[in-house]
Amino acid sequence: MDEVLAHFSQYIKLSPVLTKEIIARVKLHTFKKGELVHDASTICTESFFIQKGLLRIYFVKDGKEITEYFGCEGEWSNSPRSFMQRKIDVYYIDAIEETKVFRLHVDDLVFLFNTFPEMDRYARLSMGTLVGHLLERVTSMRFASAKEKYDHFRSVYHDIYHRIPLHMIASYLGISPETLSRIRAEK
Amino acid sequence: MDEVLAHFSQYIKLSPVLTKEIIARVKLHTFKKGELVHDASTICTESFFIQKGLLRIYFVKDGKEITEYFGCEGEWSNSPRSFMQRKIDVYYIDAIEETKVFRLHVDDLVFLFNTFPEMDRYARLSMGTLVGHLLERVTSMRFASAKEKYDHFRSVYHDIYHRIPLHMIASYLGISPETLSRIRAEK
DNA sequence: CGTTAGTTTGAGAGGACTCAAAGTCTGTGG
DNA sequence: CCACAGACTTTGAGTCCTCTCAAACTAACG
Repeated sequence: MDEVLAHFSQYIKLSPVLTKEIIARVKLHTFKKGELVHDASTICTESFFIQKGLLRIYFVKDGKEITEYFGCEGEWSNSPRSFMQRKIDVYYIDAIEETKVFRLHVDDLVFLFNTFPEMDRYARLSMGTLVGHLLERVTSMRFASAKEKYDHFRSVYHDIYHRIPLHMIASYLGISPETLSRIRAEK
Repeated sequence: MDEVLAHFSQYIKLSPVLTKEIIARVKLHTFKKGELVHDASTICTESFFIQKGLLRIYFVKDGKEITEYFGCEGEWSNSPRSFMQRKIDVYYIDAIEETKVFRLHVDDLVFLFNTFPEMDRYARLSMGTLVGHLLERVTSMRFASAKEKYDHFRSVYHDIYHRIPLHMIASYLGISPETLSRIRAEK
């Protein structure tokens, strides 16, 4: 449970009451490698904080699985629009490797938001870092060659990129698996 | 001043005190067409809420101006990392056309955050929509052809795209101005 | 140990880029 | 009010990167 609390502590000071409520509402769970964590045909009512492992958030386009992003240790993963707005969205989530998560139901999160004003501050600050990542990703997508995109990816995910299958990285970067294979070959 | 208050009201209920404090801290200003709103060599200490007009947030790469995003009516514009973290960043801002803005100093914003807990909620909710836009942009950048990018751009910015010079749109989409010109020609 | 998913390698096609030059628009000064 | 300079857009030609299609190879899992 320490990891979740440490995560919140990065942004706000956790009062004993809030700490207790978080602990009471967050549940440990383990997904096996390849197991489906969230099905796009349902509303995503839970958010998953990854304690150990890797998740993949992806959608299907023209019969192919396109990775939207990778869920890493120490971060929350969910189907964003589905989770926030309680509606169906296109994203599936599965486990790239065996993954231990803390799951938090959206109702519990809403309770925390409504009961503890400091939770809004937590959300504001943590979303700030997320926005930063997204801005950087947009920039790196626009003018970079396939090789530059891959180099950028390795620098951002340098401690986990070797645990991710090639074709998932390729679709994340928006390049074909063949091209990525060739880029890797010439080094 | 109505536009700013209406903007906040989209997300939170404005108490009379908060309303008064916002009004007291926000200042109207007009930028002429082409005028520099923010210089990348300085720290961005103000955020600009656009009442009427259009801003361009851009950076310079290899001697070329690359548009990062367009500031539209009813939205805040600033150099995000510079404004949030009070450090130098690469972005310039200028006015695409004559633009009326409400300017808010970062110190005043911090005061509002520290004094009114509901401001954290406002930030959380408004950043949620921003994250949604960014996610959609990342998706549309990855697999779209130049034409598809432009079509997507027109659908998102359909009420303002005709007010923006071609070369700014091209750099925003990450395509060359020549290519964009050819896309427009064949219709 | 076989079947299937994933990766590599090859060949050919096409979209978008760059460089270059001509054409058009805009606003400023005579 | 017109003329001209500079900025922006259009058009053309040639090149290259990345894609697609195909087939061989390799790894993983039951």
